[in-house]
Amino acid sequence: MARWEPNARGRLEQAALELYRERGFDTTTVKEIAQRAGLTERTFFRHFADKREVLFPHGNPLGENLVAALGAVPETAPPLDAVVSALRKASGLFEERRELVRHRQAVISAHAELQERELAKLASLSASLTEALTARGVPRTTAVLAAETGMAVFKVAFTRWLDAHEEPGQRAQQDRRDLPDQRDQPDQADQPDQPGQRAQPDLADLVQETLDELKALAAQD
Amino acid sequence: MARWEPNARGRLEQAALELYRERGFDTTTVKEIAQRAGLTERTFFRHFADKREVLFPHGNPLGENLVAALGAVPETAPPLDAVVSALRKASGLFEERRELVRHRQAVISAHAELQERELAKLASLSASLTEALTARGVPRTTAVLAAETGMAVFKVAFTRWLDAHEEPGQRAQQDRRDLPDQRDQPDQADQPDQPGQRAQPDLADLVQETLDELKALAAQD
DNA sequence: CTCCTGACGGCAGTGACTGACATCGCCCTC
DNA sequence: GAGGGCGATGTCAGTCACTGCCGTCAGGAG
Repeated sequence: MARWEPNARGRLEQAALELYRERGFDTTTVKEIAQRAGLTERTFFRHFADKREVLFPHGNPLGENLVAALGAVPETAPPLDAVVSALRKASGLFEERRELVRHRQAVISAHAELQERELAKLASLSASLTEALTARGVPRTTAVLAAETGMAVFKVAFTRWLDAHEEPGQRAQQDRRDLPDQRDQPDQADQPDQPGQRAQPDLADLVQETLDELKALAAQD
Repeated sequence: MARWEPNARGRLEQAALELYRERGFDTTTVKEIAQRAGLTERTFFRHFADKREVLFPHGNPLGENLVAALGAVPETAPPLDAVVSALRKASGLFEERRELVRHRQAVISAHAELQERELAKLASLSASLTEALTARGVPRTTAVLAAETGMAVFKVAFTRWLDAHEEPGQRAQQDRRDLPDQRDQPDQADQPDQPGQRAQPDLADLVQETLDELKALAAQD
């Protein structure tokens, strides 16, 4: 018989997300998280650098996925398009665990300290993309701009995606000004879950739409 | 006679920057900062929310400056150009205190926790710009993209500016891949401080150059 | 069987940050 | 000009994030 239950890390992650949702990030202590996971505080800090890190995936899987996806894009593609293409491919990681992502994001957007960490993670992604682009021969400044711009596009698309998949009870007072007319794109296969309700788009589609808006913006003069 | 020396906040800021430079961010305690400023630890935390905040200007002066500068840009200007124009005007805030900015930035770029805070500040700037743009009638998504893209441009330009004004002793092993040919723009009034040394460009000029690169990038397909 | 390693517990310590209360020059009012 | 409120600071105690060090013990290698 094993001396300890397996998957200590996963138990800590789950306990943390639960507690952060139940009682808020700052009012739950690491000790409580560890106890719910059947472990000690000391062990928590062996698995995670700090109290925030437990909310973020380990080992930068998204970054690796992005770099891999970028490798599959033809070298002839313009940098920004290549980045967005990689972003679209990687968006499956979000679609798969939609509920988990939504819960996680709800906690993060409720606490400034967590938003800081999130921004750092996104910056790290941007850096990964920049490296991958320079490895393709893209000049450094161009690579930085393409990566940063791509991330900006993704942020906007991700926000829209979350909005579109909100809890039904919470979607009333939402600020809709950031969803301009996009009725001129009836090409996506809408499959409304419930009649009379707004379509729930793919993240990948939203990324593409947002990129198109950006291009129009940049060409505007 | 006053009961306390004036400008406690300023003394704390200076003491903190000095100590962070002398001994590093994580090895200096708040108590030490307060002592050097002739105050107590408790007073430090009355002026600053935490140990990092002491490095960042109070009250978002840059944000207000940007919003004001944006107000002076004609409403007819395209959003991204308006943002970049505001950025260029606000860049005087950096030129004025070049040394302070460089010292501050050197400390920040040496510690991940400080970089997180910096990213949060930049995100706040981006949000201010977004608000100002929507107040001008720009659709929200467009505003977000223009603001984020503008900030990306500024980040790149700022990095270049810092590189160009580095300490002479430190500029040897620098990575120069991010400085592609820009010799085709001899229109700025170069005033080399020392003959034989590389020209030291204005931040505003670098912002403009970087924007031009971005536009070329976005138009690339 | 023995040794070693890996994953955890226990414990003490440091330092960031907070809440409650005291102090005392300054300024306003009567 | 005496009294009182205000504002900036000091003092003290306390919580909690995070770390270093050492002990424990199952399982695998030899």
